[in-house]
Amino acid sequence: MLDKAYDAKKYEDAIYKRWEESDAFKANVDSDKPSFTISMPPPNATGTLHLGHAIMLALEDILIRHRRMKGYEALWLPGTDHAAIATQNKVEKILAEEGIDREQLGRESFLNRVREYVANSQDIIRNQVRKMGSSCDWSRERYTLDDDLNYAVNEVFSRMHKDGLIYRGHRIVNWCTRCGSTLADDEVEYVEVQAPFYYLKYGPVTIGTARPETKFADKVVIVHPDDKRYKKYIGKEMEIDWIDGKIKAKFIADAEAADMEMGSGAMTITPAHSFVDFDLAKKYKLEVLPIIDTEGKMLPIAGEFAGMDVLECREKLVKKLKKLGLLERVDENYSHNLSVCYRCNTPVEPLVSEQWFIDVNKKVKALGGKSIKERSVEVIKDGEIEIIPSRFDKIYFHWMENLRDWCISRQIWWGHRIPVWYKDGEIHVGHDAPKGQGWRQDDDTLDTWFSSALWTFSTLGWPKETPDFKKFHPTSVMETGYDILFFWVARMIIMTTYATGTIPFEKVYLHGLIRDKEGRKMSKSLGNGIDPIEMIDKFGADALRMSMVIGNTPGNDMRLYEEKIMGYRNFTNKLWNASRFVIGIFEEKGLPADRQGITKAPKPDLGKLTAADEWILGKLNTVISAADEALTGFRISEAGQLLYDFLWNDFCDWYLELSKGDKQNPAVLYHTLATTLKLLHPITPFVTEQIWAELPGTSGMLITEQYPEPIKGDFDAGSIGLVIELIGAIRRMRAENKIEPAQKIAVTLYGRKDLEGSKEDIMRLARVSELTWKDSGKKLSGAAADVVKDVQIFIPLEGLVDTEKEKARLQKEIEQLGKYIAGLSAKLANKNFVQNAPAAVVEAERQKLSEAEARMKQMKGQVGNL
RNA sequence: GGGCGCUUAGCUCAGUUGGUUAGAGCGACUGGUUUACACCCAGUAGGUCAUAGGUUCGACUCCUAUAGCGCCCACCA
Repeated sequence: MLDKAYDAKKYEDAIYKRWEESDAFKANVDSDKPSFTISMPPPNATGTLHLGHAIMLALEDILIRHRRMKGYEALWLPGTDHAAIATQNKVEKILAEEGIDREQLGRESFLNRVREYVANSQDIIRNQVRKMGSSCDWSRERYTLDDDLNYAVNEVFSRMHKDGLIYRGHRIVNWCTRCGSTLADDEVEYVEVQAPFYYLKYGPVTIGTARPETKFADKVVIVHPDDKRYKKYIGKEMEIDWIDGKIKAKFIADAEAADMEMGSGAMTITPAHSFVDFDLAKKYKLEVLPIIDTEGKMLPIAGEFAGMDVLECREKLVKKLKKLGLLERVDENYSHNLSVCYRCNTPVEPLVSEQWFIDVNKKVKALGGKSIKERSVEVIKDGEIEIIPSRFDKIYFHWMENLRDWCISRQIWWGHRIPVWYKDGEIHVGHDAPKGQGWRQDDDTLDTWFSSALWTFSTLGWPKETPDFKKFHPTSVMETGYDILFFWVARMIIMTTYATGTIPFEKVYLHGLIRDKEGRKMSKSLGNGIDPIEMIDKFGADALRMSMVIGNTPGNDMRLYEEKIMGYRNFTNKLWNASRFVIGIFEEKGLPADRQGITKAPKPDLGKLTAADEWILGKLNTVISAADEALTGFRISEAGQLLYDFLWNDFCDWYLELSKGDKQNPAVLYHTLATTLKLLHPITPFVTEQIWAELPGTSGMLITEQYPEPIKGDFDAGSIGLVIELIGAIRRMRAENKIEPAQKIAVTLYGRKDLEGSKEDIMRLARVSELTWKDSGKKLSGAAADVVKDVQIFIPLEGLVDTEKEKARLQKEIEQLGKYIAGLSAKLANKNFVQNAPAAVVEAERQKLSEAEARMKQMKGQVGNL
């Protein structure tokens, strides 16, 4: 006998172990089934699992389990990401607590510390991924720093270099002075800050700046060619007073760069520390003089300020400018966007440096004569890859079309070493150092997204034409958060189309972010984060999965809180108890004979069907198709909702209640329960698997069962449908007339005497002591009265029923019904409607009208009867 | 500055290509140990689907404005 309440904690770990040890998660590369592949977005090999991972695991596991049961060779490939900067920062922080920095430790010792940290973290994550019930293929687990993945990285780098897509250049880059490294454009975040804004006198013009300390070497003034104020200066060079005495400044007119409306309409440019100015300097072949170094300190060009931090210099320089009479005024609370590092929030310093870049505009043969950008846009435009929801197409196009060359070299230690060696001005690019003495490998590492961009294929053995690669690539779905659409999804498309000539995945499913009850982002500092592992401990993994998946639609954020998870814990318990009840019946009455036939045959022998049997089988057939279609169409929430409703409202509230009489049909109970378990298995794998094990007569594990298909046959849902409505009406009448639940009542029904077989059911479920059922009869006075379809209901309770109140209630309903009928009649009287609407719609409206009119007639009759 | 999303019952959210008398869970209220479940059962109340126009026979659903909230991108000399 099952326990009275389902205790997830008692079963989940053991079930997972059984699944894993049975190799149920393992994909067979030699199978001739069609493949269905998901590459798990690799969690960072730092820290622990959070809700972002949890929702990703829940959604992917549901898809994988569904397709696996549907007969696909399903591969869900797990792994972890070395997360270059994030991991290095984390370990640096730990070291800082010990009072050490990485330079003290040296590169190799530092890397060993990181490896140690990562190994520990990976263990934690692996366990937590298991806790969620993830049915991923652990035999194929990968890590971005595995040797073969590193090989793939070097291979792609070499090929791109050979194709001229990767080049080394002296260009302006985003520089984080704390990380001591470059950042990609999208790794820069912006925070709004209030800061003083300075207006400086620069010869005959006024220039505005928030960063006076970058202005030491400004020697060019840009104005608009049509600007009357400055026309006379254009093309001229003049001597002006500046920070360290007189300098020569040149005036250039540029219609695109200068805006007459903005500020004074004139600006100086700082080529070495501004992206816009760098491009201008290139355009006009101007000198690029660095002012600030890679530690955020002033260079000798700053004279007396050399060696100072940027902020210190700013403060002191402003004083000097004031003294020199060059400071016109200061806006103390100017609000502007400060660019900061997305990993450590340190202000980003744009500066010029020699780095490796990927050229996004160069057309190459490997992409059919197209550029990276063009091909990456094309695969979405042509529908080779579908993004769900599709509104992200536009966002993707905008990003891709405006993409600038991607800076891929990082000056941190943790990551893939750039596969380039130097010797006396010679350069070698490849997998290994060339033979001979004196070659030195590039000190830098690659942007972490470079290797994760290869994830769908590097994990399958590429560049070797492995059986895995051939069978499982391109992958089927990339399911991930929309917040990494650019970082990762876009870059996978870029790199995969180039390296493999194929797309990385057919669909991109973007889930939203999980927020707290107030809609705030969950964060450590707010302390509002929900720990998935704690929730699993409390409510079970199934409940957590459901709570994240139902009511959640792609691309939209959702709020999560304990009460919600508790609600789905209640659902798992409901399922458990329904099963407990059914199993109890089998224990009492014996199992149906042909259980294999019952759970597998397209047309099982279910014995003689009662009206209730027909009803539930019809509902079951409908929910099978609907849930399957919903999951196939990635409408996961809808599938969950459908099954929730079916189990609770149809199966438990009605079918099981109707089965409490003498009319139990063990075959139908067995079939319906077994089928429901299968349908729910992708969503709530643990509880269904446990019940499957407890259900007598099953063999093997539920995870390996096939997804159900509707059974053959037409089932009459109408008869019990009407009985259900009658029971509902009687219950309502009882409640409205405040009849004590314990008090049994007598009921008289007129009409549909053919349903008399359900008399016992009505009596039991509506608490009726005496039921008189006739085809017709005379009116009853002193009774409560109602009507359902063509059945009149009377509860003759002299004294207990307030006849006037009853009349008023019926009158109110008649009034509403009248309005409804009027609306329908008007609609059908409208020629345009009848002409233009589809015939089926018109017919449906006619049907509604005639039903409403029939009911109206009955209602009126009932009023008269009172 | 450009773009996107959201606005549906007190709260959290569904609502597939326009055709339901607009749904769910939680909460509220009334009442219940009816041989699986109080992590339960029965019943009730509660919404002019943000606002204003428009298209259509018909709009929660499509279009245009407006407002509030949120997000993304760009950028400010």
